[in-house]
Amino acid sequence: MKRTSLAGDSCPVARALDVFGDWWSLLIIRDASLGRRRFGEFQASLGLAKNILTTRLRTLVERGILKTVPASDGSAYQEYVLTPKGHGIFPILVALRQWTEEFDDHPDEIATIMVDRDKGKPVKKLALLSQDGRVLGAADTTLKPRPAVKRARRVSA
Amino acid sequence: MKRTSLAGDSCPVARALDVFGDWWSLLIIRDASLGRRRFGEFQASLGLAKNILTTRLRTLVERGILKTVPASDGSAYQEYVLTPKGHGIFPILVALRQWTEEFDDHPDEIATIMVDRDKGKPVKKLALLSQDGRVLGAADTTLKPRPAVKRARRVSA
DNA sequence: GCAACGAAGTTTAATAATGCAACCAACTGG
DNA sequence: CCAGTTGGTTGCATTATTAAACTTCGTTGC
Repeated sequence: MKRTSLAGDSCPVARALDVFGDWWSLLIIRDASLGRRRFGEFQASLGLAKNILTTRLRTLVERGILKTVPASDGSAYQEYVLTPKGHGIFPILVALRQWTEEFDDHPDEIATIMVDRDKGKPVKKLALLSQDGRVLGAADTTLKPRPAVKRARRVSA
Repeated sequence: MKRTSLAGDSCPVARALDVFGDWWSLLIIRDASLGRRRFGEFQASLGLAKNILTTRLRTLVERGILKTVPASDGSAYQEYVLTPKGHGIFPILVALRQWTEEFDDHPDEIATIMVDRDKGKPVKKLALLSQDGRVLGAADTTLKPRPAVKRARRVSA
């Protein structure tokens, strides 16, 4: 099948999908952000074949989304927890959730809502803001070529 | 192989992935949101096999993400444009983009930045806010069971 | 300390999804 | 009406996914 890799693509959306855009990775990340840590927990929750889970966990670790930590309950097994890079995926999960909440044809089948821990009230919708605070829709944005990186003034001496 | 469908899942993240979570759909949606409309444009931009593009466009239309419109340049061909449901995916694309901008190991390979059309300045990061305006991180949120829907008071007479 | 059990993987074989390339039909331009 | 383009289909090879059996430990129970 030779799934064409997007790793070298210059589009940041494609680059993100190349890292965790396959069928299971985002669900594993979702589970991890819900606090699941053990191989068996993921397997029971997702119902995917164990070999697939093995390879997914491995590549997510390789790519710095997850890391393995020695134990936690004292047993000699390992657990999988999100790295900062992995925690950074949280807004993507929120965006996916909110899209479903707004557009799903059967919203009654959605089991949970996201609330803020303090007040217990539903969170607001993600908003894209300009630097002066206006709310932006897709039509209010454009893409510009990325400006050249500031080069370090002098590498040595 | 029977790729396990997530359509009946109660998790809104899984439900979204079931709609456009495959390898190409989000990239097609990205292209559509950049203004590409023609079969040939998508094919040239994405470099995917034409049969795959055919099936993807068809399912995206079936699912209400895209719709076909008769022409635009007068020719008798059809074009594919986003529905409101499709435009609603925009925040997800932004979230993916911003994740790459923040965490990619080779940010120098990113070609474009998103700016607001008016001022030409980079947009701010998507923020998740509570109803009283606090910025929430993943740890500041919880999931609650969805409250029962308000039932229509009386269906007939 | 030894047997049974379970958790975490690996291996294997069958099957479904994907990719590639060639083919086809309709439309366009002259 | 003929050549080229657009949009799409069909077949075949390749790869991913799955389920189930098997391995390899660690963890009890005794």
